[in-house]
Amino acid sequence: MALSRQAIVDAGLGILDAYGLGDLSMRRVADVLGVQAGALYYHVPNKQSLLAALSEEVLGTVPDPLDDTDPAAWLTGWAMSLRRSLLARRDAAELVASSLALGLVGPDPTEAGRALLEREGFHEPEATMATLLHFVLGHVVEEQTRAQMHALGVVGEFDAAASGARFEWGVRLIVAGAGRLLHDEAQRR
Amino acid sequence: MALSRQAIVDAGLGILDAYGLGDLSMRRVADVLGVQAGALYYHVPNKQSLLAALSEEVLGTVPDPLDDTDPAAWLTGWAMSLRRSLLARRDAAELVASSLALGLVGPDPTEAGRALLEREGFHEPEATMATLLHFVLGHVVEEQTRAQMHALGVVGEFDAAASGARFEWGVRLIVAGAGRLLHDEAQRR
DNA sequence: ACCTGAACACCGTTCAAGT
DNA sequence: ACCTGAACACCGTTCAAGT
Repeated sequence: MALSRQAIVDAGLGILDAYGLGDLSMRRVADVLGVQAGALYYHVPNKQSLLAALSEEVLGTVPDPLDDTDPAAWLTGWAMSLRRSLLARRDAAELVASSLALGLVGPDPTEAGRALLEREGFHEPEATMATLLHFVLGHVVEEQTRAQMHALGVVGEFDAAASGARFEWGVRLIVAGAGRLLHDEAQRR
Repeated sequence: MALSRQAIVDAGLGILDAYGLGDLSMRRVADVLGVQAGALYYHVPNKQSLLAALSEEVLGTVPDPLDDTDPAAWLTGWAMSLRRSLLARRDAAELVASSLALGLVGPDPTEAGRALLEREGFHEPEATMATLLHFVLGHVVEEQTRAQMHALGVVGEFDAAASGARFEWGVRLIVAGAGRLLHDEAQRR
């Protein structure tokens, strides 16, 4: 089988699931594909761009919420879907967070939400979505790190249900804040 | 001068400021101190714990807000102070974010805020502070990454003032949300 | 107790040379 | 065009041996 960008991405996803982000090296990807490490650079410019491609693969699985009428419900659903997609893949939150910070991910995951908030007359749709995104990523990074340490027996305490409850609280806080700032402004007119 | 834990931490801070987190290696720290890399392991168990110590150094510079009466003002002031301390040191947000996620930082930076919210009768003080902390860290990680890329001429656009405005919006959002959830509950009684 | 020297098992990336 | 082989310049960590 000939080497290709997609084959490299698939091998990367396999290593990510099986061994985690810390063990995802270019040499290991090459080994899986039965090829020398240098060969990868014919199809991918560097490791960062491979990681960005893996991030896009993860973000591609986030469905748009069905509810198109209530912005609060839409935002809540989006945050939950994003979390679910991140939790589905080992170390996905850390992977996506760093790729996004470097600005290497093509599609903007907050695009649909921003468009919705704009349509509905909310203020600062970009800053609002950025706030929600930072919270989701930060929360799930911590969640996946702690869960993994617990699995390795390093640290005892990890309550998945409590973690989920704290996630929902954070989303409620941000969504309520967006609604309140909208409401304050409406009163002023 | 004899090697010591503090000397190692200080050398680490120096490298961080001068070259960034990516160039902060145990070997480089050893070089600065005129010592072999292996010698460090007599004073520090591993690199992660050194990074945690550096994080504590950064977090130690965050002052508690003066305003003890208005919780909203306190939270806002705390978030601003934390951001300022992170921006003062190269790559500090990324450093602190990863150390905190690994649970290696001794003192909990959200402690004072949690105690305040508890005293004032807010709900879920822990989840509320975690939300604010995740936002601040996520925002400043992105801010420092983008500013550095801009300094290197990699990417053109970085507007520090706009970034600060978006930060303040995020803080307002979360603080307003905390107030709203408190208010809703008060009405129910 | 504290440090050196040297090793072990890795990295990302480049590049002449082959096909 | 695509890949190998080999190198370059690094990593974190361990550990016998010296003082």
